[in-house]
Amino acid sequence: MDDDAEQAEHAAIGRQVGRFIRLSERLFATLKWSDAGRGLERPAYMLLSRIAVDGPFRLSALATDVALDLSTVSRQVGALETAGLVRRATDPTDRRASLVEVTELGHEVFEENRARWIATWRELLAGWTPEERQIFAALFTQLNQSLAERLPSAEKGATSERDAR
Amino acid sequence: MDDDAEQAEHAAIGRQVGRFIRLSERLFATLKWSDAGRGLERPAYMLLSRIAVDGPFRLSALATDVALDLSTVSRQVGALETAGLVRRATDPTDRRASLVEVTELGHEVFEENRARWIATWRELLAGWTPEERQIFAALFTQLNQSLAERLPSAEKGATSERDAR
DNA sequence: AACCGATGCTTGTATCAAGCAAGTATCTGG
DNA sequence: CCAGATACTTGCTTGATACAAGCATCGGTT
Repeated sequence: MDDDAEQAEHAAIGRQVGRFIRLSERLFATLKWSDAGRGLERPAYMLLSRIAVDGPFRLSALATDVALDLSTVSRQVGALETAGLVRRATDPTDRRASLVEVTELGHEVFEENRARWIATWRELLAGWTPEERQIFAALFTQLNQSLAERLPSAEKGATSERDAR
Repeated sequence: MDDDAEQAEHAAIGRQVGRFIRLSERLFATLKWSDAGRGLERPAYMLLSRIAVDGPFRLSALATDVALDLSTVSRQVGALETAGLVRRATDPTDRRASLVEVTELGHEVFEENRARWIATWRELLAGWTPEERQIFAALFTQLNQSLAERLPSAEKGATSERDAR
């Protein structure tokens, strides 16, 4: 019997998720992350923020982290580099690899955009109670984790290929 | 003081959102909605489900509803029509407009994919308590509402243009 | 009834993200 | 030192989307 209610909940969540993805895309697009001409598009900003927050990254590590194809990351990082927001240094321990790190400018731009992003959320969640925000964040985090685990090839070193098509 | 905690919450939510979008895209891509060859891509499925659930739609109404450009909807619906999943009938009250409705086949395919989608969520939320699911769904719904309201041009008839760039 | 601006949709065009596949350089274990 | 693996790059294709221009139709005005 519970199954019915459960089904309904899953359906509801699934529905909201679909809607949410679309709306967020729109949101991202409208913000455009552009400010003083140093605009960033969504994927670029996401990569930049990963790099800015969690130190130098290898491209492959980045790709795994954000669940993007390495080629895509390569190009995006290339764009960031061209824009002067990140710098690539050859990994001393492995000359095939590069370590990507943010530049001074990159940090600046990141902070700018981060501030705008946070402000947007402040606006969106204006009516929420702190508890709601906390719970939501926690559940969301949990969900992302499940999601990441479920994604084929999301985890690299660990239990690598298994049901990977 | 609270501002700091609040800031952190918004930041956390913002971060999770970014990650979530990416992961969901991946998830959608891997599911591919394909089954017996009647595969649907994400946008197509989303439109189909809107049409299937909330009866016949005008293209423009659909576009507003899902926050997509009319041209995009036009093409997507065209694809759905070609696939035999929806049917377009000229609106008797206005011959410029079409009403899009699902066909028999469309309903079938929708149900199939819906089942798979729900199953996926059942999997993802396996460890959640019913309360968590409910709360999450509720908050998510609320968030989507704010999001929709905030989006420029999301609401048509109402308070149309205002701060629209 | 003819006209004109608004509305609903379609189609052309451009952009961009993303994946896959093939290629190059480097590394590592035998 | 070679062979296979690994890190990344580049070429190519696909798909989603927006914007702009165009066409048909509608509704109100004269």
